Amino acid sequence: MFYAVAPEGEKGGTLRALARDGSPAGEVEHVDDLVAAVAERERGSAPRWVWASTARLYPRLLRAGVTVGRCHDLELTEALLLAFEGRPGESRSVGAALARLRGLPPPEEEPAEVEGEQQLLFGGEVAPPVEALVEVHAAQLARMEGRLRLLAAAESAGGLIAAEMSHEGLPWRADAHDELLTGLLGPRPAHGLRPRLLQELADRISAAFGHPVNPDSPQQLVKAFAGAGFSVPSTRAYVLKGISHPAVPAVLEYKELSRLHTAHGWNWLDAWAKGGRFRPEYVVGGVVSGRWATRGGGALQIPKVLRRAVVADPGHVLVVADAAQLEPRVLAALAGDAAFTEAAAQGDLYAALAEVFTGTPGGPSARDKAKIAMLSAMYGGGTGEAVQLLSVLKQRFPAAFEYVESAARAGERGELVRSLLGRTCPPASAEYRDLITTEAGRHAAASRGRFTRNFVVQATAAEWALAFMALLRPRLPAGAHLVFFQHDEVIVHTPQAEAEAVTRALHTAAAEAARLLFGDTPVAFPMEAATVSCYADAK
DNA sequence: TGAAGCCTATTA
DNA sequence: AACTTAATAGGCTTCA
Repeated sequence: MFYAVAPEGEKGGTLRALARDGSPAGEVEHVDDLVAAVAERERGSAPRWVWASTARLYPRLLRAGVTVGRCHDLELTEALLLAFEGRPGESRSVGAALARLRGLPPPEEEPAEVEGEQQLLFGGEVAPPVEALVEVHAAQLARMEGRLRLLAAAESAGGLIAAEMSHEGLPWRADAHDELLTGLLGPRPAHGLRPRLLQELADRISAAFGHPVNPDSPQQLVKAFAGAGFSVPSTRAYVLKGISHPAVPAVLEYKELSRLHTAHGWNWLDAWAKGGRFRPEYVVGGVVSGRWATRGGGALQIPKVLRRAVVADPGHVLVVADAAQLEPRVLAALAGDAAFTEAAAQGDLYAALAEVFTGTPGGPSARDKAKIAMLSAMYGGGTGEAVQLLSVLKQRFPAAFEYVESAARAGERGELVRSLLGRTCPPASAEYRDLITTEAGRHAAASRGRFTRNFVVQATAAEWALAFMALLRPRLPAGAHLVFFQHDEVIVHTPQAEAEAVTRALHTAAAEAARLLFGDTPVAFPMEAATVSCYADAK
């Protein structure tokens, strides 16, 4: 059922079979080649592997060509449990968890990753022994009831998927990227210089002001506009669009191109798109809501214009799929609001909601208003027109409205809120309760209310996405791989002949994820899937 | 000179 | 009309 596995030394390690309740079901086995031992048992009984950290152990297995089906990631699970218990600041490491079990003081800070991955992976001193894994694992099982167990399983599956996606990489054509940059910015400049077209824009900006202005400095820009009689509170694009000074068009264009150059220019290309693949490092559960973060490469902020560089290998295609209007659908399923659930059973949720709103001629349509109202309800907005739209929402969909309202009020009172499966928001700070009696405190309370209001929806949506990917993974045909994930969107790189099978798997997994989380809810979770050679050609 | 924080842009 | 949720990241500015 379970196999605990701890690396030891350069290549070796220890294993121990565990029963369903986590108790030892065999002796400790020492092996000289841990990767080979894992591969052999995976081919045999395909156990659920219990290890300290997928992120540290699994890449080594993947490099050796070994994949596993299921695991229990002790660190990811410990983080979930600590958050659930209202103490997210404590260390998630196996050593710290063991110390807490035994009532001992926390161990010394773990050594930094000085020797790189290798040291952390199989360095016997760093990795906790298998006995520690077994003890912490059994205790974690005892701390979790049904929903948390499902969450831990989903999070652990996420860890496997994240490592596999980094290993596989997103197909990235450096030549297409370079061509795009050269077309927009001019040829690649020498180190430290502006590309030609950026420099020309900078010169035009200085000329328009009649004196040198560095467009990279908001301070200088604000001063320059003030000197020309335009007092602006900031240099944000939407602010500048509202004033009529001859420098504005060049400033806006400069901002756009400069962003591309500094964030995703040639330096990025050199650093991140080696060997025709972009390999971001995904951080599972890196966001408190359970969304993933990435380290380096800004993988979740890739500008849409660069999708042109994401091209399938010869004989392959990309199946690009996103869950349409995921968050409002999640709210519908969570709240069980009868009228709202009925709308969420439709393919276009906002269009279905539009029936209760009235469009403004020349202004937002009824569908636009439905969307604004929904987003305001989930984000805690409510300025201007949204106030009226929210009251319509409250009147027609009282249960859905009450669901997010009560999460907001709980947050304002300083309480914890949880997702469907039990992912838990961080507690309010120690000073929070005293603070909320003051004027600044009311601001803090409103802010925390907006956070918890959004948390319950965003965190449950992240759970749906995690379940979706975990269910999709074993259904993918041979040769097809998940290569990108961005909150509610996935890309599968697959041999062309398997594209239809991949698309079927996507739809099946979406339906299964909905059933796993919400039972037989009538809410639909449609996937919009496109089969393309280039990411830019999807929708 | 380096750290910390501000400003701004990008994504869902 | 204007900025409400969650993030990452680079350049600039301020400060020790």
